[in-house]
Amino acid sequence: MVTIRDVAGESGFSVTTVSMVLNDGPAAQRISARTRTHVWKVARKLGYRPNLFARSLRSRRSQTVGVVVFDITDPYCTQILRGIENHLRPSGYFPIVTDLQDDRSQFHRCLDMLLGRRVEGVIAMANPIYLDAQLLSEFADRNVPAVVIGSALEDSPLSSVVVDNEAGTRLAIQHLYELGHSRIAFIKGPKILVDSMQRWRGLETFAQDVGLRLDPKLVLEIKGRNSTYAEGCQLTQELLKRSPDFTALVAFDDVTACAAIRALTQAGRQVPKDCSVVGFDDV
Amino acid sequence: MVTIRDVAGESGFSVTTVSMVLNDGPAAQRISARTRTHVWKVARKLGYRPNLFARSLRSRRSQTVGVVVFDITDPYCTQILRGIENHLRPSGYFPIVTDLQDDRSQFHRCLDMLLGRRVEGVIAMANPIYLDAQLLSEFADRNVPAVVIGSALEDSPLSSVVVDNEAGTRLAIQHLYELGHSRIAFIKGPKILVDSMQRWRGLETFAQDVGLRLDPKLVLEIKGRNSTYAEGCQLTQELLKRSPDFTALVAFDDVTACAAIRALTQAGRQVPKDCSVVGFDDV
DNA sequence: TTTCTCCGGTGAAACGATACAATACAGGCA
DNA sequence: TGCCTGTATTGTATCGTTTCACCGGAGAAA
Repeated sequence: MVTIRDVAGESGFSVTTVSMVLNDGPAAQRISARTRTHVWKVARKLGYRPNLFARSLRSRRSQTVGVVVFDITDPYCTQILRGIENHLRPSGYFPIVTDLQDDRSQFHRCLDMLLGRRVEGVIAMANPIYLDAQLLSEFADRNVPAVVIGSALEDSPLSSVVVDNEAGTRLAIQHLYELGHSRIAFIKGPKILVDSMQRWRGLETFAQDVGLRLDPKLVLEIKGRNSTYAEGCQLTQELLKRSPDFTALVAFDDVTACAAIRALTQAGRQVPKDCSVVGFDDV
Repeated sequence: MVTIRDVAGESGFSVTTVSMVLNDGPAAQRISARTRTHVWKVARKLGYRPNLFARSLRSRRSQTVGVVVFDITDPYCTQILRGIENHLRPSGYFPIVTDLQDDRSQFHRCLDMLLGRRVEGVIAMANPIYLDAQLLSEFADRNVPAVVIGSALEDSPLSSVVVDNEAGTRLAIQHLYELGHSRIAFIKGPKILVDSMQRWRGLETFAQDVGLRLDPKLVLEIKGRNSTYAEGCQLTQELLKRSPDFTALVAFDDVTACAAIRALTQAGRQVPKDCSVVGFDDV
């Protein structure tokens, strides 16, 4: 491997000069243009690549950000991953990705990885089931900023980026209301998810605000820990059985909404002609 | 950050001893058990994490493998990625992932990244449209083994892992043949893909071997560069128009197969009752 | 002439680990 | 006592960079 020393020797300038030139930072301005082009030419000729280990070791900047995803095979994660990478690139940073593989017990290992690689920041993408605020605080202790995407951690000073669930469902029901729907069915999310509660609150408060009555017969709830296509179908069928006169349905999320559309179609209803359906998640 | 020096100072042993103990390799066996447990205790107490930059710089081993994916948001890539990570872990290696973002011009940048990070090997996941054998050979020049997943590069000594297209389609048509089908329709892949040709050859040679006649009227080809759902539908409709008596259909890939199922269903045929459909890709 | 101030560039000390050769020491043996 | 051997441990050079203080010389100001 060709080192900066080789470039220095071959070009006739000192290691320091070569370093300044090749880093192309403000310091490079102190070097004459002639020297700069010459050094670049030699570096290119020799095929020089800076050794990032040496660089990071000395400069104490790793130029990397750690990203923890809960499941790399989940398109939700990879979409965000791409966004992260694209935002990082212009400033020369690079994401180091670790995958929880949908297994909470891996969290420690993942963070260890990132700690050893001296990441300058951490983005954790996970629902609270996977996160461990105490482990994350290890980063804070070392002055490494950490941020959570997806859900706010309770009892933690960590910043997080979350969906405004309440505003989202408010928009949904408002839209249906303005279209003239009054018999609206609902499939609430699993009780254990904070999102379920928040999304439901948006619906409820809007209904109150405009004086819309929510018929309890038209409200069902997902029993499992997660929304599933199967349960979405089943709950929709149950709604049709209970009170088939609804003209719109608000589902907890898009998986459930897709399932609902299927169940409605199978029951002979056309969507959206006979029944409007709204989901949540932008899938 | 606490360094190995701190652990050495606190424990009363030398840096070398601490290093040997903490690496827990064969060299650690030369250290007495008492010393070992003591060093470990101190390291744990101080919260010591080895600096991977320093380690890699000195040992000239990065313990990483570079992975180039053509599109991180593609489930195909992430599934393989997970497999790679799981195979790497037991030996202490870690994948450094770079994303081509479906854009060939990024290839150079991605490889640069990996070169600078001194990966000990490279796995490139991409179709030949994205790969540049010459760029990849830069790794070979530096004694970094490189492997391609997905398609063999022509004129390149690089090893690759590929699907046995011919055997695959052979299996498909054989299955249909043994079920008694004789009027079988085909949708061939785009001409520009090597896979298309190979998959077609598997079908053709099997037909020849058993004396099955392939009616040219029942063979259509995808015109675009890639298979698309839309074109799959359209070609299936065309087949139905040309000669509606076929009882089975072999599609180039699963996207096309899904589209075919849709088109057949819309045309009033039941799958697989009225018409069997085979795809390719295990989607 | 002397002193200052830039300009363009240099030398050597880190950074935190590993590798390698070297050493201290206890015990065995003559 | 002196020598040898093997075990447990250590000192120091080194990996390839960046950082920081410094330096020679040319021109300007005193």
